[in-house]
Amino acid sequence: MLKIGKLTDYGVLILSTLAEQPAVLRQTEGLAESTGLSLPTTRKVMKALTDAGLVQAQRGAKGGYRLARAASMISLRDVVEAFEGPIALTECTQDEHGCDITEQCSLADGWGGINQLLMQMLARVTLADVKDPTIVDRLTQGLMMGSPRISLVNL
Amino acid sequence: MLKIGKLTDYGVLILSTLAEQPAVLRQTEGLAESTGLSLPTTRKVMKALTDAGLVQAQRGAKGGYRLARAASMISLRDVVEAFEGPIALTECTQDEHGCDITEQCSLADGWGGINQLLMQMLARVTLADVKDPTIVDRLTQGLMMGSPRISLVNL
DNA sequence: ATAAAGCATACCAAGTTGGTATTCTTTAAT
DNA sequence: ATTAAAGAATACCAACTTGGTATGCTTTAT
Ligand code: SF4
Ligand code: SF4
Repeated sequence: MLKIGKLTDYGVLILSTLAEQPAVLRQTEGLAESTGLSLPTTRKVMKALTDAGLVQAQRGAKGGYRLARAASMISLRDVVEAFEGPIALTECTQDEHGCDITEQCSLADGWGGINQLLMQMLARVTLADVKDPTIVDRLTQGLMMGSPRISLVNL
Repeated sequence: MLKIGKLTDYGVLILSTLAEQPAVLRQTEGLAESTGLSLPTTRKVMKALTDAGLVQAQRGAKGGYRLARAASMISLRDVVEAFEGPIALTECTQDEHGCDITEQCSLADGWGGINQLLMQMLARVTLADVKDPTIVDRLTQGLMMGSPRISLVNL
């Protein structure tokens, strides 16, 4: 179904909740309540976000989580990669691994291109935009701006 | 890892093989050889392609498969949907289903937008392009052309 | 010292995926 | 009509992934 994992989805939701008050520490329990997620699941999500360096954890009493950097500096690509690893639509996209039939296949470049575009799309949407109803338009605009060649290389 | 299924990948490969000689009937065995896939797997792929109406099957002796329409009229989106169903990055993207916490979540529109862009990308790459090394550029160009509003609605 | 928090680990049930095998049906060629 | 070459249909299975839960440990403000 070409879908992202639920945990990834939850991650974005929680992050966007944190983005509402970037300064304050939010506890797991409160986040679970705000989002409607169960507590254990929320824990799991928070751990992944912490490991990926997207949130800062403050341990001990009066602890909690807060965004590790500005909402506009956290993209959907960051979140997706935090939960699902590198974005690679096909096996061959990732570090020259290649699949069993790479020799007979001439599509690696094609998929690679799609993959880069997809990453570019995700990289352009940040926590600051994700609720904005005009992102679709802005994204389309965004993709037409900037030199594709260069940004593709730098992804 | 946000990847497409292997069967989907194989489907594209086989279709692109068929696209080389659109007129001739190719048998399963020959296709398996050309692509390096095992025979049973090839069968499975062919069945899915047939069900989706992307190839025409001719049964009986001297039978085989051929593209059901011009290569330029078969997009990656068609293939992906044939194997994995509707493209829906999140649960809520699909026919108002919504997930358990849809009420607390304000991201449905955002994901919906990304999803539409993704579909648009896949829809623009056809079997005729997929081996073309310049597709990335052409795709970027393509996305900037045409009125996004209208094409998004019609997807 | 204590309680409030996060951290780490381990586990499990369910679903999905890739892959294989077997048997049936259609049809061109003879 | 017979035969053989094809595809169609079905069923099955092992491995992996995913979402979700439970339990116990560590840190730290008070
Ligand atoms: S080499 Fe071809 S078949 Fe293998 S993963 Fe890449 S695109 Fe798919
Ligand atoms: S409603 Fe929110 S949490 Fe639920 S599937 Fe959609 S985006 Fe994800």
